[in-house]
Amino acid sequence: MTDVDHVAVVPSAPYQAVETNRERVSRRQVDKFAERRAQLADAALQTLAELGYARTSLREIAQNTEFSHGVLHYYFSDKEDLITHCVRQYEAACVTRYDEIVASASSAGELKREFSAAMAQTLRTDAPMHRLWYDLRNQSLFEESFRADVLEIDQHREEMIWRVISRYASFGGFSIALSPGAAYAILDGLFQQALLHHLAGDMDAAEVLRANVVRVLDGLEVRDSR
Amino acid sequence: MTDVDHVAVVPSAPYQAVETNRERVSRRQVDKFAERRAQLADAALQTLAELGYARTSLREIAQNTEFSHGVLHYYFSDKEDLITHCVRQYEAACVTRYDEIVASASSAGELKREFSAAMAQTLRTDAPMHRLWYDLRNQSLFEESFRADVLEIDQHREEMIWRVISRYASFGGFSIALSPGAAYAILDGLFQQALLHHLAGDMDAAEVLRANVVRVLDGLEVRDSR
DNA sequence: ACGCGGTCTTGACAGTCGTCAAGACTTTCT
DNA sequence: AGAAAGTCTTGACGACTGTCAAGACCGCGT
Repeated sequence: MTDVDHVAVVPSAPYQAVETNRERVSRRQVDKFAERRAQLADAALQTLAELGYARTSLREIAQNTEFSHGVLHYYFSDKEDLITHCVRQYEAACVTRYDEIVASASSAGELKREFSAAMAQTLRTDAPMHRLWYDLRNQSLFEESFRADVLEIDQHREEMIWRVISRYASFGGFSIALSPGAAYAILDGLFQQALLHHLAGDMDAAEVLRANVVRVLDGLEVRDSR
Repeated sequence: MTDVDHVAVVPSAPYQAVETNRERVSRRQVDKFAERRAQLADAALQTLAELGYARTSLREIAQNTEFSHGVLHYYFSDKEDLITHCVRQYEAACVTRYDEIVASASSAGELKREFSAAMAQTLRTDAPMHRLWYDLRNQSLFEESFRADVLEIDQHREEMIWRVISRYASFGGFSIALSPGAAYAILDGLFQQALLHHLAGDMDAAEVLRANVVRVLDGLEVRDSR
């Protein structure tokens, strides 16, 4: 799969996949190729997180690297190809964020405390990257190109949240009245609002977020006593 | 105030506010001016809702009118000025959307039913305009220019939601455990998720949204029985 | 009927964008 | 060492953007 991408991107090296002699060599080259791709995609991610989708140009991205702007078309066929790659790279760093908390917590109260604190901490330290995520998700409301990737990442985020919530419920010995989708949408709404206020200079936004998450989790807990 | 704007925008007509003789005349002209401004801003809103902020140009907006692209700089000093005016115009149509339901409902159950149904209906009929709202709100995460207006509109939306929620609580005879901000963020998160799925072709998105809103309102109701 | 001021069109400007071809440089293989 | 393949730079292209000046058009008041 990586071979196919490589060949498709570099028409000056149209070697066939049937080559068995220099297999080791091309493998190494593919690794180098993929490595630089990731490096450039990372620089693109930083630029996008700083300027937003609407204002990020390929030249601007290249200025955040040690290379010139032309190199981007050597490693990516297209601007859309680059951004798609960025989105996928973002997912990897994002979608297992709270899993260690789930693994290490030993009670409902501890999970609630640590999860809400972790969300607040994420807001404080990763606000630019998350505003980019919301920006790209919004782009997918207008153009179809990113939509499949966005939906897939959103699904993974939902599952991540559900791992937290269902673990929390099993600790507390109750079931959840909300669907995984609804639980994710609620927490995501809280985070997005906190992000807006945080970036607008509200210093209390993270703490308010933490308190709201705790209150929502408390609300889930009560639901089962009907 | 409108006079000041008019003069600021049209340097070829720098008449003073001290004019008392043709007061009636200039008043009429100001009305015409404001009327056309609103008409152009409306066309801009339609274009923005269709293409999104990143892809909307002044020439594209003008093509949705009977005029040429130059007229936009006659009525608006600047692209930012135009979009700011669009945002304000959007607010007027949006921020009192559910107030008549609040006024006409006569029980908690009726309010819950009608409000959730109205949100689902909004999703079905006004999806493009709402994706624009989310787009512009996201832009304000990157550039400061719209931020004040966005925060103001968000505040008004929060108050609108709170009018629904507090009315619902007073009908049911209980208090609400969530702050107005949290309640708004939760419902907004649900709507945004539904919007994404709706625009991605999920025909059930509106119905799922309705059910989720009902479930959230039910959750609020239970909270007070602790 | 004439002139004037508000309204609108036209065409151009400087800048930026994504894209790509041509070639220079670097690394690797024989 | 020489050749070949991979990597990167440079500079240009056409298209598109926001902006604005010059002037045409039109309706109104006198």
